[in-house]
Amino acid sequence: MDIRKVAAKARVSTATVSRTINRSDAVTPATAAKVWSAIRELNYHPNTHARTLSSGKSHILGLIISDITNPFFPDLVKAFESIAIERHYETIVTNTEYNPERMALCVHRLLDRRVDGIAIMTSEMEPGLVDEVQRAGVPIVTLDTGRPAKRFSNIKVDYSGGIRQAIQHLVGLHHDRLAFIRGPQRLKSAQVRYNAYARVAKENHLTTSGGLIADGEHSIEGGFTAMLNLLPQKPTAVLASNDLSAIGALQALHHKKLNVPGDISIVGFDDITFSRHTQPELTTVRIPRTEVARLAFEALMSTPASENGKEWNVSTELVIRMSTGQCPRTRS
Amino acid sequence: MDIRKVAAKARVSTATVSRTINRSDAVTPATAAKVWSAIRELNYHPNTHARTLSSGKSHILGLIISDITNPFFPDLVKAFESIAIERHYETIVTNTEYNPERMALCVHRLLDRRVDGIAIMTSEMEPGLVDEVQRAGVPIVTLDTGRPAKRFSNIKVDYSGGIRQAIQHLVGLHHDRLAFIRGPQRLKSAQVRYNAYARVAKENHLTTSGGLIADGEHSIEGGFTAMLNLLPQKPTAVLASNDLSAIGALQALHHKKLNVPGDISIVGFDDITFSRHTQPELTTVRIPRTEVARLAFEALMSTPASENGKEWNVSTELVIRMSTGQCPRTRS
DNA sequence: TGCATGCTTGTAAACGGTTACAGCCGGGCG
DNA sequence: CGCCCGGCTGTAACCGTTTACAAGCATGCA
Repeated sequence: MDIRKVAAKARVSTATVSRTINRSDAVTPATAAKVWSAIRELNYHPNTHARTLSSGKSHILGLIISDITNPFFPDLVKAFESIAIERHYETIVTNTEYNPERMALCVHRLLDRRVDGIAIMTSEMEPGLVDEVQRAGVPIVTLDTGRPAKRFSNIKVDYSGGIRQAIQHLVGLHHDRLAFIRGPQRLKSAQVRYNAYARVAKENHLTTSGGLIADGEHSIEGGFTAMLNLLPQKPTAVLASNDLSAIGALQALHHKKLNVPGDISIVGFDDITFSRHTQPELTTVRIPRTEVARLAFEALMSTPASENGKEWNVSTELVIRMSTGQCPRTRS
Repeated sequence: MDIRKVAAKARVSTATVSRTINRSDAVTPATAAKVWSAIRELNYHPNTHARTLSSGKSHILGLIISDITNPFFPDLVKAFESIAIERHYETIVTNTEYNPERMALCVHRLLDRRVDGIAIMTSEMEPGLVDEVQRAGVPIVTLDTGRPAKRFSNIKVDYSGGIRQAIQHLVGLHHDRLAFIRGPQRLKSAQVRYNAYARVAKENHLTTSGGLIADGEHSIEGGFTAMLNLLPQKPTAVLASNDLSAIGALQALHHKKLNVPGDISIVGFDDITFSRHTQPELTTVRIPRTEVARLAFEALMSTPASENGKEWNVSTELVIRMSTGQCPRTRS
């Protein structure tokens, strides 16, 4: 079942069938009608590979994330896919596993498939890679990585703003010993969050020294032990670099029979789905992942041929739930 | 950069280049070496679409799930993808959102992309669809749906066995009022689990009547209210159709200041990652998702051309953690 | 009436591979 | 020495579209 059969049945040329399918306005409504009915009768579906071959557009987008198993990503992936489908694009999702080599592999696989654009939603990046994609003429959009350039856009999440919102919230509750559970410092986004904490804490005249900083590896287990390490320093509130480590911290406190927020307040970052279901529900800084996905798609679409990409900003939002409250000391 | 350039550079014909790339043993090692070095020097990457067009194999697999946001799926998807990559297949993941119409859409999209196989890991299915895939000559593998047929395999999870393991565990702890939180009965897998509960409970001479069954919608919220509804019937233990609703039940009990497993025992189903992190850690029946993914891939690979598919069985495993304990009545 | 003009449609050459078939060449055997 | 055979390589058709270019046709205007 190919375009020739349709052409024969509709008594037109293959060119006309092609034009009809592609909704070229050069086709007379009457002719188009004939063609469509032939298409329907034969249940014809154009071969996308042939299309790609001759048109040069694959209508496939690549989406690179670090790990679909990380609760940060499913929402993002889902949003991206559904926007893509709506606009008749297929998407191939690949996981880097936080590994730069695998990242390179992902990019090459996508390039091999002649994708029309690549969204890289994770930061581990080998230097030459972006160049390679650019040379291939494929638009690219990243999350928090680098400055816009030829066919290269970047989405910039306002982590600092988020951290500031969180700290101000806590300061408003009279907390004065703010600890921070860091993420892996090889990740750009974790670095930025940590730096923002250090800066904003200083702005508010809060100490950040004396063991108020622990490494949580962005995981539940990591958050758990980080919290345990923090405890001797008597923080009145703890900021975590992501929700997973905040959840670990919550568990550590529960384990130690400490009350949240009675004894200590906890703030997460990301607002993964599950943070609405922790005990107590987690106060956290939301990254609007649906928005990020939308912008990523938009960036790819609006960066044709040889145009320069731009920077797209997205801001965070503090979601106040039950894990934060008045500083116990000032309450008495 | 196409195969002709490579052929020219290596001073051979395009046929020889093609054969070399495809590792045909008709090529002399000396010739192959020349070709490979030309390929490397030119940084040549074959155009997969052209390949697909002329060979008929796209080396793309379709993976249909209901919702990547459901914690059951990320592991499965990840496992499937990494096996696929290893064998040089790309995979396109699509979400049905539990909606048969969208399922049809997913299948058609995949068929349009000329995938080499479709794994359907969710059960909502319109009758004609499988036929359509079969007519297209594409192998298909499903999870718990239908009997093997032409190019059609099925993976059968032993839900009954899982439920039996759970019930026997609870009976061993002297529980005698076992409640069940059902999933949506339009989902095959939820039906099967419920039926297994009813059957095995009967086998063990346990009542299932008198409000011991509630609907949990397979969600945390649903589990929460289901548990609340169950409470007046004084169950000593509750089986949930999936972990999400078990987690909801846990929260409801916490909310009511009841102790798990002191006052009541809870068992989940699936063993999603998070069930290791609940308060208390959830006893649950594990579905080995990595294994399912592996079998799905294998099934697709081993069902060429016009062969009949087969049935692949996978068994569950009871993971005993902290949410189950002696029945309180018998303990006193 | 004749011709330029503007639409619509058709012809055929790409797009970049795979593969059936044919051709070439050297070695072994009668 | 001639022939057959088998192994390696090349030629060219084909996979199913898109699209530049050409052609046909009606219309309007001089």
